[in-house]
Amino acid sequence: MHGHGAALAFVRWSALCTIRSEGLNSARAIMKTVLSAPRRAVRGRGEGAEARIVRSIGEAIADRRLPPGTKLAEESLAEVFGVSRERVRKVLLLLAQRRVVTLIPNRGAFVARPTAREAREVFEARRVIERAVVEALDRTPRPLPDEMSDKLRAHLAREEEADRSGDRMALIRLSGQFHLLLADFAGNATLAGILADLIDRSSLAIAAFERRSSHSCSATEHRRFVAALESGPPGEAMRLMMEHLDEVERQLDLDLRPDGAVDLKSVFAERPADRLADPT
Amino acid sequence: MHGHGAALAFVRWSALCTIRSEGLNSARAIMKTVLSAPRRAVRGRGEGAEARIVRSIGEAIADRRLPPGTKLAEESLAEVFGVSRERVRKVLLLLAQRRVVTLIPNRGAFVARPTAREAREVFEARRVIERAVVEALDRTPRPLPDEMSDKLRAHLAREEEADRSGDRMALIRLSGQFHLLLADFAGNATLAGILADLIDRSSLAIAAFERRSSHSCSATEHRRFVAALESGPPGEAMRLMMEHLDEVERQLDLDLRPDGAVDLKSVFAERPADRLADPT
DNA sequence: GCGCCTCAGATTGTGCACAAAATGGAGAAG
DNA sequence: CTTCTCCATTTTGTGCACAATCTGAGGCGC
Repeated sequence: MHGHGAALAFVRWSALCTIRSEGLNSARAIMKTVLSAPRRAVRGRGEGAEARIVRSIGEAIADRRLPPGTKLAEESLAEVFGVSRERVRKVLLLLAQRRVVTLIPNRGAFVARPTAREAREVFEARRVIERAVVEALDRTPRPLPDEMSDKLRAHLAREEEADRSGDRMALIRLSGQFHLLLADFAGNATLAGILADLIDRSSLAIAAFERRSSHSCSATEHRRFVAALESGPPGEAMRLMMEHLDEVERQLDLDLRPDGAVDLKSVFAERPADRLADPT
Repeated sequence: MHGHGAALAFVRWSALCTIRSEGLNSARAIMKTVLSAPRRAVRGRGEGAEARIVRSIGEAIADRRLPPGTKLAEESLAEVFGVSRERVRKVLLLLAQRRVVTLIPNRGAFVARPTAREAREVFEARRVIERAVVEALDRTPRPLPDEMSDKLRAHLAREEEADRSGDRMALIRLSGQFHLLLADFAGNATLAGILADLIDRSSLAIAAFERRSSHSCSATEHRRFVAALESGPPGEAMRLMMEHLDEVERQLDLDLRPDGAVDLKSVFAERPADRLADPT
């Protein structure tokens, strides 16, 4: 969640922190702004503080350090990040807007607990967008540009390193970053931004519905995909990507309710057999 | 913008205003909540005030009553809507997150002024998502369910009524609502929510880049699409939808800068000929 | 014992006041 | 006449205090 590389994460923040130098209409003001650039060295304050906190909380949620349903108390967060409570409040509002956090009036903020339906919808939406991404990538002439190829290889290397060293959190983060990297290559920042949100929500869905057992290796599937993209037959990369997304979704147990949200009524619903066995 | 029908607009708000009755764990509290339901009769206050203001401003932007670049002063808005400045502040933050409004630190909020690139990206993203929507619709067995068919016809009637009576603002709003209605039928609320945002941003792009002349009738194209969906050959509906989106985008002049953002340097850049003519 | 009510403590929500910064105009220098 | 500087005003940003609400425990009546 966030933290899919600083450059990529920035995409989402440009909406909030748009600073147009064209907006400052006097040379004096520009000078002032430029000169005061290195101000705000104090951690926990300044312009970028909110972005930092959003990223921080986002990563914690994606890494499962903050599982779905966790209460996010304003005072605690304010203390942890060394900022005022209002700032935390603003951050929580932003995270809620992105459906990573659920705000309940007068009760506070909680790490979102997606429903099974929502989880399915998020994966469906990802398939829709990533299909377009791969189509765009497939249209670029082979061999792929060096920059693209290099970045992909470098990324795969990092994924495999994380896999070997058993760093599960890093692997999760890198896995999301891989898909975002592809979207970035496709050249549509708007679509990439939308996908970034969906990837965050996928992480949440996985956290909520992951099966205790199985976990196939994303790194392997990613490597196969890159190989197909670079020199596979037409359509092969697309097939692999769609299979990959299906595979990730298939590893979820979407019939099980997320933790703690079991519906007591349905669990203890009287079945016909119960009625017959009733001693009255 | 918003106001694509109350039911549809609600989709986006559920993120912020999620109230789970399951969260209230005592019968007493539930009673209290239920009994105090009709409280807050005062306009401009209460739980839904922010949703109302967001919708209101959103509609104004989509209807072009607030053209791109318009300053949205906090105090003025607070006065207009009869709420405190902080509430307006929160609303502006939400609109900024959706890229309908641009926040410039220490300068305030402005109706967003999309770049040509962003406009192109938004339309591309719409094509990606709406392609998936139409694919889903195309998979439903013909004839279409009565409910769907009825709603589509009713909507077309309203569009044509607006067209006949020359109510341009209503036509714009209905046009966006049509696409949202289709997304709704496709059954993926997540995708529909994303599309809702993209439609809002399309309105903004149109406001910024619309050519003075031409304006083909969306109502006609929508009617043709519905006809193809109901009883056209396979793929015909998809073709019409893609053409429709292309047509809307083609009516924009994406080579022209949006109002007031002309780059003086490039306008008055000295060309080689100027240098030769220089009297020095 | 069970359920309900009440009340203290903790947490969230909101208005207000003040600080920080930009705007626009008047005035002086070139 | 233009351009730079300074200052008053307006507008935005932020912390703080208090109000509203929820939580959980204890006491009371049934």
